[in-house]
Amino acid sequence: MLSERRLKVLRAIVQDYVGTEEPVGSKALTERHHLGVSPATVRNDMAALEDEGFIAQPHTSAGRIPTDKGYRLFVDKLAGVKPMTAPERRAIQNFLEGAVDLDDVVARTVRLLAQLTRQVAVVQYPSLTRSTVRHVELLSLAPARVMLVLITDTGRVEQRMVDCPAPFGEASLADLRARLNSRVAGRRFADVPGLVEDLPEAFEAEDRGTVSTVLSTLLETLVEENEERLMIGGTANLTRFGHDFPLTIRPVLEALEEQVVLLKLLGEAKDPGVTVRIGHENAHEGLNSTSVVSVGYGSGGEAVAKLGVVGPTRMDYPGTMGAVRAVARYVGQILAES
Amino acid sequence: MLSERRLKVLRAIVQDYVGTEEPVGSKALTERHHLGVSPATVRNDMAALEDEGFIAQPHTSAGRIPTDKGYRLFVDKLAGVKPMTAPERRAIQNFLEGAVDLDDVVARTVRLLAQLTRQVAVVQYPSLTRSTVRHVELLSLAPARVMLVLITDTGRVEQRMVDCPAPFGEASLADLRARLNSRVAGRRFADVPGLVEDLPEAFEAEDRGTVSTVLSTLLETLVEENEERLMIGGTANLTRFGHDFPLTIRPVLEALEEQVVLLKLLGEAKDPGVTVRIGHENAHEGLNSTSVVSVGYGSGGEAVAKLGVVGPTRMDYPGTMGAVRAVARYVGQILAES
DNA sequence: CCCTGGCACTCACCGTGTTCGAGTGCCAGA
DNA sequence: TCTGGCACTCGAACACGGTGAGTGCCAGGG
Repeated sequence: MLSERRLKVLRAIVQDYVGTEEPVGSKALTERHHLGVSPATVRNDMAALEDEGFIAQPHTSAGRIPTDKGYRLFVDKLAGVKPMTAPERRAIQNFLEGAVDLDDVVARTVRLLAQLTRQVAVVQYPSLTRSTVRHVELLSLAPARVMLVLITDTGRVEQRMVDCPAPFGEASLADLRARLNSRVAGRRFADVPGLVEDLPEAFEAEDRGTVSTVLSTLLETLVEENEERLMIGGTANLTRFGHDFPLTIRPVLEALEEQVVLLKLLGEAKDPGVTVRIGHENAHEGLNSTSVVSVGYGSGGEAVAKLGVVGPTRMDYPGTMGAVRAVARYVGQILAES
Repeated sequence: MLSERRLKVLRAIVQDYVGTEEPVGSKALTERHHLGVSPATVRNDMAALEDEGFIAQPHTSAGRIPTDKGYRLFVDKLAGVKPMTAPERRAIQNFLEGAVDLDDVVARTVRLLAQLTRQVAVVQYPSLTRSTVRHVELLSLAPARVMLVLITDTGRVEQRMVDCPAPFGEASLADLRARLNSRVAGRRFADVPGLVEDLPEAFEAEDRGTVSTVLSTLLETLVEENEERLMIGGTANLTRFGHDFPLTIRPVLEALEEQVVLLKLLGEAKDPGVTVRIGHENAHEGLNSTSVVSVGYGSGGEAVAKLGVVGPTRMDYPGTMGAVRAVARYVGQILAES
């Protein structure tokens, strides 16, 4: 196990490197942090830390920089989550409060996160599968064509066209609408399938086909995972990434355009608290030199979606984690109110 | 006026520079294009072109590169629009045909444009103000709370919460819904205000306040310009931009995040055909070294929105213009079908 | 046993100097 | 009006040496 002082040295290295973006040497360390020991001692500690794989030198006779493993230890053991200051909290609240609809909430959240952390922000729309149905609306657009509109408790609206196997009268449609809503309104998505399976039996034979079609479209909409949307922002912050640009930034931009990748990235975080994935811990290759800080948010006690930021492994973890956590909380509040 | 040959020289310079990304000299020109004259002659022509401001040298004793003015002349007089090949057309059609809803159409269009042109693609959602109302739905969520859902002929759905001044019964709501739809369904947004202004008079005094509130919310939704959304993609292509990265790319990324800027950018293109704005012709400062190629698209003969690409001024104009035009056509078809 | 100061070594970085060559402008002649 | 020739310019590429931050190792002291 590493001694107390060595951990201190590691912490100092991480902090300095995050600040200056340059490999940090033994002398500078002893000067900037009052460690109370000489550079030579620190050198020995650094050698030990390097043996353990927590730090590395970009080339011989240069300072050390933290490895992914070093950052991991740092966030796990050496650093807490830096809470937001009171003015920051107020700013967050003010910024989010003006939102008028769900799109706006998400858009504002993205902007806010990007500004606070000065990194790339990713916000997932409240997921369908965990929310509840507020209302289902059916509109007759043509004799054999129905538009299905699903409204969720998070304010999200999904619509689908349904081509019916047979013409469907207004009366039957109204009937179906009423029965459907009385059964599913306020219920959780997961419960809906069981609640509607016997619905076709209540209708005339000629309408049953259509009813089944509508229902299966509804269930499809509920389940459809690939409809999980998300919004990203703050990509301009990528320019603060590093020196060797095209090579570093390109794969990141590419990864950010793949919604699938991002959803998986956010989805992997199972923790109830803030989750941090550092460098190679990210499955996607293009994100090997980035860290992802994510957390779930939701209107009630339960998380309905995730949000987070993507930035260089060399990032201010405590600050970023604090910002992400705070934003998630306030977004949850806003969603609960609306 | 410039002689025939000088125009040829300009064209050759543009083509070479676009291809190689390097200043082009007189010798290389005569070799790669069979101009039939010697380098010295070309040099004289180049000097003349430079005097006129069509080309410039990055530094003395280097080759020439086209100026914005040079590109302008090139697209206006020297180059046509390169039509897509048959396989390309088929690919476009295939790619767009699988779309299931409006979001999907737009998302696919963005991807397609970005891939075809290898640049940043921007697609505006079909604009509300030019489309027609398909249906207005009113849902009672609480005694004094109504959700207004507006469905357009382009498949777009907008929803708004309305807090009523007084409780509003189901019967009145159904009445309002019926009257509203019989008046506005199928009508153009611009006509709606005139069609509904006397509606409150048909209701009991106690409901008039609520009806007015609902109507004004509807009108707000129709007019609301800032709700014009758009989707962008292909930002990874920015990495192919140039050498001096952070400085070039940063303002572009920032501009791309400002929806307002982009909407204005697309909106400026009034031409019925493909519009090209080159370098400093773009109002926004961050886009001074980019060109925007845009065009309107729509389901009928009329354009309901714009789409386009943003790339370096050094781009393949004929090819890009061809791709943009072709994609716009096919998207129009898809919208008309759905 | 751990810390310290000293010392030799390594190597990226920086400024300088030099060469190389693509490209130019100009001019006289066809 | 075009062409070949010629001197000139100036950035890119390379080599070179000095500088300094940083290292590893070692012997001595608390």
